[in-house]
Amino acid sequence: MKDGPDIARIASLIGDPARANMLTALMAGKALTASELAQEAGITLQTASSHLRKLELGGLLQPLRQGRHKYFSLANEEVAQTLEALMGLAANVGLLRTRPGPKDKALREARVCYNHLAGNMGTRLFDSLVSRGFLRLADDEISLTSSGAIFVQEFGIDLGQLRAGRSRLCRRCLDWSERRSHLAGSLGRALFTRIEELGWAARDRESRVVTFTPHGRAAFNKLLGHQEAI
Amino acid sequence: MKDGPDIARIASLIGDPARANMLTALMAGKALTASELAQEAGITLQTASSHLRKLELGGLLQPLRQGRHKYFSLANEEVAQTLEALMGLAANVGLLRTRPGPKDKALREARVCYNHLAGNMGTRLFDSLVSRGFLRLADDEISLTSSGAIFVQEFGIDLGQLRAGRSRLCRRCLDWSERRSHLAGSLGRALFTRIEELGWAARDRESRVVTFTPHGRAAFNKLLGHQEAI
DNA sequence: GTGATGCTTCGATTAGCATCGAAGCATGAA
DNA sequence: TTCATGCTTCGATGCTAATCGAAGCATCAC
Repeated sequence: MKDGPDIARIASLIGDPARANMLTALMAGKALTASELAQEAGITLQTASSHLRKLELGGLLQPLRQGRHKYFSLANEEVAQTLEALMGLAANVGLLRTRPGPKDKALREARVCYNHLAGNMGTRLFDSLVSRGFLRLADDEISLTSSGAIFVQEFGIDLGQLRAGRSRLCRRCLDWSERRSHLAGSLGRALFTRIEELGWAARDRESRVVTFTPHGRAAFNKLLGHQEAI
Repeated sequence: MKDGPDIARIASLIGDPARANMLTALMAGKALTASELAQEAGITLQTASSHLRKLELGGLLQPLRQGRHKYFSLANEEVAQTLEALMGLAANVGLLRTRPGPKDKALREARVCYNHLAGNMGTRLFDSLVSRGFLRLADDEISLTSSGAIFVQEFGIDLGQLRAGRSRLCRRCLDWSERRSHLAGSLGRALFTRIEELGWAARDRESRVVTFTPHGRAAFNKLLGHQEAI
């Protein structure tokens, strides 16, 4: 009864609506200031400050002071993955906060998840990389094969720089809407950044929705090696 | 801000200490009655009843009436996996409920996780099955290869019966102490049941700890194809 | 039937915590 | 320096929810 980690503490941290809203907002991957998070959660700055303090002490957020601003982001990918798992459960029970509307459909199609691509487009990307032998799966470790390295560099990604960073290159992240994996890790982030650079897709300003241009969608499909019928 | 699933509702369900204790107790995989869960959580039966109602409505528990008893178990494996993810986060931040003692060490070595084997022994089993080509990993789908099927049946498992059941044969489950996958799904449960049948290991009565006999440990290692030095 | 056991419902109490106004304290701009 | 902006701390308020006693309602044993 009293062995094992104390899940109640962190679950109750996530369990407050205001804090949950902040965390959800941070799932987009951008660091946000205390004021922005307060607005996101619909509370005053004082209240937000108190919440942020708790989240920080609980190890869920990583703060960064810059002048008189204080930026917050999720502490690490494990936090993001746990939040996705909770979203999966919530979606399962039908606890969607809004009626499934156009926004919801767009979210399921493509969204940003801690700076990498999620939703249908995300899992399709992952599947394609695996089936073409660019990613190898062994236990939880995902690794980039040599042919995968070539593919990625031809797509315009500086692999050396990624490998020099201290965060893991490849990770899997369970997608709550698709219920399968998509690619996370620094490579996942780099791929999505490159897709943005190429102008194939753009993030919505106020949500996690990612919108592909018609051309971008076609190019993306071609990249995956699919015959395309728009 | 208000798109996506409502994680606050379920997180707050898990976030109450009494409910978290009940859920943790149910991670052992056995169905428990309301009274047993009340005792597990250290609260009266009335209070427990109210909590259990909420967990049931929230889709986290699956009730089963039997006469004047009401048995509860976790609703599905997704719930168990989310709880493991939360345990991982909690352990990360150092939120262990007790000082790491002998019990904790035993938990990390081998424990039961929703009726399958977890901890160091669990991940070693998984690794061995994968590296010997008995399990194939493709995206999130894990499948048993034909050589794997032979291996499993030689171990004394009725594969036909498992396949007839409606729950998935193979699943991965992220281990909070090892931070890697072990095998879940009906096959994972069957393997552990068989290990119990053979007398290789036994569950602790009051915790999730699994204790291997010296002979059982040796046999287990031999099963994994390891040279054994006790 | 009677009594015992297991669970649920009701009602009252209590404690914890989210909330915000007001004041304090930095940082940056003029 | 003076003022504005962004965040934190303090204190008071109010609401929510956990808790348990007591009563109610099934089920089982006899």
